[in-house]
Amino acid sequence: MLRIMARLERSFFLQDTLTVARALLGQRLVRVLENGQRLAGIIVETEAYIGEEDKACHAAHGRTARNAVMYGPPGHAYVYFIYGMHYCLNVVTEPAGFPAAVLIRALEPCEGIEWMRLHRHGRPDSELTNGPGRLCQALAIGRAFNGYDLCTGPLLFIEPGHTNVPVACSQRVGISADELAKERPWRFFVPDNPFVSTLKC
DNA sequence: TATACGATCACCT
DNA sequence: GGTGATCGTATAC
Repeated sequence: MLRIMARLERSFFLQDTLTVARALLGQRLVRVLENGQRLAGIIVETEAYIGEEDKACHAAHGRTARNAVMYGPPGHAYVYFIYGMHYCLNVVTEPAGFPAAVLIRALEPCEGIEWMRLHRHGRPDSELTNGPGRLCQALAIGRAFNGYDLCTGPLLFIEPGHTNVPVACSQRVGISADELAKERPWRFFVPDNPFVSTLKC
């Protein structure tokens, strides 16, 4: 008998972005390959990007074709291409019209690890998914998933996982332009988890 | 049309 | 710890 797995629904992503960024820690990100193979990992690191006032947010200069998904309804994937070679996966939050999203920065691999090794070309297991570009490569997430609905789509979604995981926060990684944006403690991670992208706090 | 740069990674010393 | 790769996007001309 076919078992329908539970997944996080739209009301979860509709919440305040900082709440979602914290609550995503411990949840299970699932990618189903076109051949039916499940790849999954526990989310251990996130960052919040909130509105046009946040100078580090892609919406800081208003709506464009690139960031339009962030202005749409919650629960959709915002996938962008960066540095000429990497993709990054975000989850859109808050009501449609307000641009905000949570960047998924690191996972602890738990299903389909052999496929992740293939996608990551034999990198050590400790480096399969500890970074936003790396996890997209490990899970074969590219621009085709920009705008994908995580609440209804069969290929990418988030299942309820652990609750009450320990949470630490710090400044966001890779922010250079704006001092105020740089200072905001909007990065969340599971302390002491070996799959967090960087030890920097 | 031209140019500068980025929510990164891998590889070097 | 330092740096080159590599290209879509935004912005300026």
